[in-house]
Amino acid sequence: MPGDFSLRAVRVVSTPWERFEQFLRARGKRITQQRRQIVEEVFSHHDHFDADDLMAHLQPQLAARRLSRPTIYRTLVELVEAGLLRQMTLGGRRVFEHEYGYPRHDHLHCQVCNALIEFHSPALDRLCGEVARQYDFELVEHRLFITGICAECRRRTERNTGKRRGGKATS
Amino acid sequence: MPGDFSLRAVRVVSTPWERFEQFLRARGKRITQQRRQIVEEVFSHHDHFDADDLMAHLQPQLAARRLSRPTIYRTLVELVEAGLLRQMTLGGRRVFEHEYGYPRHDHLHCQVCNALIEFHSPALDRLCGEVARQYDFELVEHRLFITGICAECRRRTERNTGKRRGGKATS
DNA sequence: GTGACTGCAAAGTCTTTGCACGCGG
DNA sequence: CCGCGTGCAAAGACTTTGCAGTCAC
Repeated sequence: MPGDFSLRAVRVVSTPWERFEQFLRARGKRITQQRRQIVEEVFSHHDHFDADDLMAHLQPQLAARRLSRPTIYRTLVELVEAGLLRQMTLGGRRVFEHEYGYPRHDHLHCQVCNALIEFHSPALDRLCGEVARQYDFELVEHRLFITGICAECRRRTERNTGKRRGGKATS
Repeated sequence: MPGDFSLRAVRVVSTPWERFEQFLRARGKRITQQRRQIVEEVFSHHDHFDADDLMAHLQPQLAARRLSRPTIYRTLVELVEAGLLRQMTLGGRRVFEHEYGYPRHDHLHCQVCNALIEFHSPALDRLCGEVARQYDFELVEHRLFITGICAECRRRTERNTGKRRGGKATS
């Protein structure tokens, strides 16, 4: 269901991997199998993830020693530098999300199920611009997190409190 | 001169330590010298800090073994639970700020000098409420970080780069 | 007195680094 | 072939935990 809340992808001319190749070449870095595997995995689906999630998905390659933890960390740093990924911290965890091919957005964060719902607000952009101007501040970017409880979790909670724990209403 | 940007303190009936004492008693916890020392230090000035900053300030007590690292970490957790401190992550660092005795606010974060400038925007509060309503989301709190370059750092940069875009340095 | 709290040391967790080999260009 | 990139192991930064003595109540 989380997919339901995702914003529409933006039209881009190159695939993430092509874009990363450009970045690597421009920096005199090399095109390697490891970097390719990581990028393909990262952009195979739109989701927020941390280094551990990624390693779980790349388990076969890790087991086969075609890839290693340090390489994954090193490549994540490069992907952020290349502007393909965006980094944030959520509840102490370092979390990544797609930046390339996706519109700028902010997040609603459900503190119960930990879901991240993306939204975009032009009014917020304007507001940030005004605040920056007011403080003579050169705005580079903004990040807004609205923390709370999503509709689904609230319904689940209401059911449970309504019935005063009348059984384990598992989902 | 970060103090110039601080918001005015809010009138409160109890001191932070009194408030913490209430919290401890309510939880059947004990009033100890260590907890008191930490709270007094934390609220002796309004600033954003991390565990290391705090330990630096409490160095004498640490050296005298009247206090230890684990106790500081444990107490910080309690201060957050008690609602006296608020926790956030800034550039991978876990940072704390006063919540008790201070108005709700958001932050401008200078990526050059790392300063945090506090501001409050009723319009932002309204906007968050609207977004939450739109997504059928129960809002608990919001956090906005505007990242960029503060006026002072911008002036410094302009000077160093040989005053590109002629000195506008107004204030 | 009793049990919560503390200091100490040690273990975690997550991430980065040093190094020698291997592979891309 | 040069040297960047990689896997490995190990070190790092930061934080938490187990335990026995100590202190608040």
